[in-house]
Amino acid sequence: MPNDRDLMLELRRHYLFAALSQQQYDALAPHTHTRAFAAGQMLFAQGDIAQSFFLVRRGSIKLYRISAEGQEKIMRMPRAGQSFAESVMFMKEPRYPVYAQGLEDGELLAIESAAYLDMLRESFDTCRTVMAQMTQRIQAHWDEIESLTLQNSRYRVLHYLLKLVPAGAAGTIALKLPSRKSLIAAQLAVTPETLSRILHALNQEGLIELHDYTVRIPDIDALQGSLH
Amino acid sequence: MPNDRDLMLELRRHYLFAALSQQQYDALAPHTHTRAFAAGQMLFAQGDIAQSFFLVRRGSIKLYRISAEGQEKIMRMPRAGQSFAESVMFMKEPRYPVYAQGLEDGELLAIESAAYLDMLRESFDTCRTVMAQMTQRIQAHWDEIESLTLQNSRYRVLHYLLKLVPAGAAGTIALKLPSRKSLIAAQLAVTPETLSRILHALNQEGLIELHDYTVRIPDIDALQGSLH
DNA sequence: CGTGCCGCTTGATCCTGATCAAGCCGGGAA
DNA sequence: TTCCCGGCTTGATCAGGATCAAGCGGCACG
Repeated sequence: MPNDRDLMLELRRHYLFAALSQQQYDALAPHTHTRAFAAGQMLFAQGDIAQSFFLVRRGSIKLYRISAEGQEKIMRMPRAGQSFAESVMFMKEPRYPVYAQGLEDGELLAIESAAYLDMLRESFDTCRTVMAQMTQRIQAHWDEIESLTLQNSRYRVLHYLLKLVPAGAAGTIALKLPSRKSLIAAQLAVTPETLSRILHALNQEGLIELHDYTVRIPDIDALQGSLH
Repeated sequence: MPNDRDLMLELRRHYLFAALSQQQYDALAPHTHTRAFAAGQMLFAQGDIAQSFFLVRRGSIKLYRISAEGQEKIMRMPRAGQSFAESVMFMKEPRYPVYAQGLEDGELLAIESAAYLDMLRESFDTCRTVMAQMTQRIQAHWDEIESLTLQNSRYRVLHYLLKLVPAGAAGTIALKLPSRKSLIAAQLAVTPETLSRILHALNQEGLIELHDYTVRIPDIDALQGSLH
């Protein structure tokens, strides 16, 4: 079990806490709780009243929505070190806009929104980083909406693969898919069958080499080029 | 031409300026410029460096993206009293994420981002309203992504119509479509043909009565109910 | 008063990706 | 070892909506 010092070092690495003074940190501490979760466990449902936001310490979570017919769209899959639901904090009637479910066993830190909000008041720097982060989120949403409406599924898969390659990489690279293929499909808003077929096609075309969960990209530029 | 006093009253009605002190307002004034625009006029392109954000005073604007094949998706259509591009302000390398083009002749106010940003530093209240607004935007994006991926085009049209009816209205209501049908189609990510067919179908089913740009809804609850 | 243009509608056809169905394979339990 | 079971693949079919094409009516302009 990590002690307070470990926890603090973890928090310091996160944008929501990096700019806090020791005082502010101490004031916040009593309003945070670690909580273990299991794979498959529901953490909260869409529409639940939100009193906390969360930081994933171990494991991973899926945030998703469900249509009337029961199909689910994964919005994000935050993993260790990432936070979620922090933007809900500022709503008048704060309700979670998604379902949250454990993906692998793990542990998260729940921070009471009210406490954090009080603290924001004292630190403009923190305000600024929070706003910058929200902006980034908004930007990512524009991009996602564009790619969902303006592009076909092949494009979305290609785009997803290219986002997986580390910045600055060139030429050949091998990478591992970060989750089950059916989850990736749900994120890209396609069926598992379609994802499978597209990956197969890319394989045939020599753009990727696929073995289980490892994808080798012989020529990143070629893959990039095949986007249009 | 409106004078400074009129302009100030206009600004006061907007969330980005409502919480400002007179001092802050005065400091900001030299960094704002009114600018007329014509229907069809390009205001900025996606990728342009952003030094300002905008408040529409008269007329309307369309914010959109274009796919490789040239089809466009309208993201928003801000009109008088609404602002746009304000969230770009917080990005490290601030570039507009959309194209902006005049829809009807009008006039807008450009506010230099740097000046506003400096001013935010002094007012936590303003920070808070800005953050609340961003949150709302994020929330709207989740909703849009859901409706684009989890629902079919008929649902999206129904949903659009229902958003047009004023809150609290019940029973029968008549309303006017706020823009050309082809623009509405571009916003809903369908073709004009499809929109036309869906409206026709709703007409046949007695859920709406359509004459040119006026839509009469005999029973709002019935329309609501036909969502699922 | 034609003429052409534009926005909208309507019909016919096509294509992408979903759905349905079957089989494969690897891992865990009896 | 055998038997499931769940995740993935592969094939066949289906359907929602895009595309292509034609026609209509209003309106601006010569």
